[in-house]
Amino acid sequence: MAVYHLGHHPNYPELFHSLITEPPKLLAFDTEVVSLDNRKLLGVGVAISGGEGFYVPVDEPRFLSILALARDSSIQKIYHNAPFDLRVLRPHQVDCSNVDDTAFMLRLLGLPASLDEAAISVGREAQTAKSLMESHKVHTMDKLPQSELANKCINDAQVTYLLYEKYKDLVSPSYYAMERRLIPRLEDMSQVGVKLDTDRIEELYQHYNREYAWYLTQCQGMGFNPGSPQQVGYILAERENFLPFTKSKKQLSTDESHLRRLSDPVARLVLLYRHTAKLLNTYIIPLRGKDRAYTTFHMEALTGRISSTSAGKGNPDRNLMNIPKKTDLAQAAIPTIRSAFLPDHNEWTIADFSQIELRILAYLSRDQRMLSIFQSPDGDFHGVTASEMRIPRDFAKIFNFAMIYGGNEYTVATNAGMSDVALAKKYMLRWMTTYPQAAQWMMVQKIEGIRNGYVESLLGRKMPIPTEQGRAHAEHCCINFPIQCTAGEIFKMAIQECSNLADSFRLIVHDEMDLSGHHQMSDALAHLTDIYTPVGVEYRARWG
DNA sequence: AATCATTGCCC
DNA sequence: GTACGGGCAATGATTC
Repeated sequence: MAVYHLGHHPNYPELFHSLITEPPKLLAFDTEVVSLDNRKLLGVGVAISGGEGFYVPVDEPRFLSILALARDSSIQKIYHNAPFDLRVLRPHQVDCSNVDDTAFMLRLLGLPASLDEAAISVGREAQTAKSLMESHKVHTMDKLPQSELANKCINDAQVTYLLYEKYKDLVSPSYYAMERRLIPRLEDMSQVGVKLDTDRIEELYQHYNREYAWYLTQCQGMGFNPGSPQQVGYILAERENFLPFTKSKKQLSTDESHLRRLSDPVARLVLLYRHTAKLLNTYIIPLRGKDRAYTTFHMEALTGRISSTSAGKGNPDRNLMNIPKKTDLAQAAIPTIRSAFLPDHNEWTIADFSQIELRILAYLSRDQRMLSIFQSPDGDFHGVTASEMRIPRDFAKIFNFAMIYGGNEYTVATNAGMSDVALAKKYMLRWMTTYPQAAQWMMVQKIEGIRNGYVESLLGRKMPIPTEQGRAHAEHCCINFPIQCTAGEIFKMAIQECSNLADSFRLIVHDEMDLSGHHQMSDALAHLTDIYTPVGVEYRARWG
């Protein structure tokens, strides 16, 4: 068992000793785990500079000395993708308040954030875990020769150190500071979790399990597995139902929108099965018998939005940003899954930025009519759009969102339940005359975004436009990215604005903050930027 | 065992 | 006949 060294220092035991006894103010860290699915910690690497560093396996006695460095809040610790490493290191109670993240820096400059790609910009090479495992013909990192693992880990930490030196002065200080301060907020929230109503989840389980078993038995009696789209397509075609082929032309489309149109009771049966299977397998069973629900919050999205993941298999974390709002349209008597999420105090404070994306579109495009609607304190944007366009409010809502996402007449027609595609197109043109500056902004976004290869948000985050998925997709990204990113920026500022309530934060869901207990939300949230972003606040005993 | 394909939940 | 942006994850089918 040993401490591994990578560098040119002639007397590395002495260097290690001085690292421990007189630690520098700035260190770069990297962790190694078994695999993405099994995030058992194998060891930690630390770089003192771009050229010197050490790796210590977890079972080496001196691992404690390395931990002491990671725990020391007076040391500035650089990670590449800090939320990942901090999740792995969570059981060791490392400090996450004085943490820098070089992946954040690269992302907000619009540069590739993967370490192997970024390494080139500092004249180094970093091998991906995948390629290293392939070259050694192993499937998990613990099967690598330990010296190989150590070298990779130290090298990654050194590259991280170099990336920090290179990019720290290139990023916008205020923007980067905002993201940096989120690291401990997200880690704290991930760690605390949300209280669950165990009894209610058990009730849900009993109810849906009975339904599920019944639907499954019926399908099996007919000789097919309702969980297999292939078999569902086959049996429905056999019963003389018409279904189109999927994109890949390999099987028939059996998604909800298609099956709903069929009058065949088997189609209905499959939909009922899928609904119960989804609720059970994805939400109810994983939470059954648990006192709390946990997640890991990330900031790796293209647009800088926060996302929620399970962070690998075999840990209790799960995505808490996609918990269903409704359980069953027909049976209102069945409680929702969200209602099993409880505050630790007597009630929830649920704060939600209302229609923030449309407000951002209005601001970015300076559309006069949109702005004037949003200026009035309780202006109903969808309602006004409806009357301006002389269409029902539900239609107006669909059009408004389709414009943000870059929808075309076909998708709009589908969403609105309109059979007349030409009419949908006519309404889209009417939307563009109703909000002419918004329409013009979208056009300019497309042209400039495609020409530059990237678009920018309100606060100046650069987002590369993806090219692999075709021109139409790229154009939609040119419109949607700045809107979605700016919404994320305002939301991240909001978390910061509420730092006095940090201990009460339990969940965040894109434009909603859920706090345990009764809290007054700051009026400043409506004016975090030049965009007026009012917040609706509700107090409830249960979530959802 | 890994990857693709399909489906579906959230904003 | 016609691609609506961003996430995460479960399942089955296919491939290695």
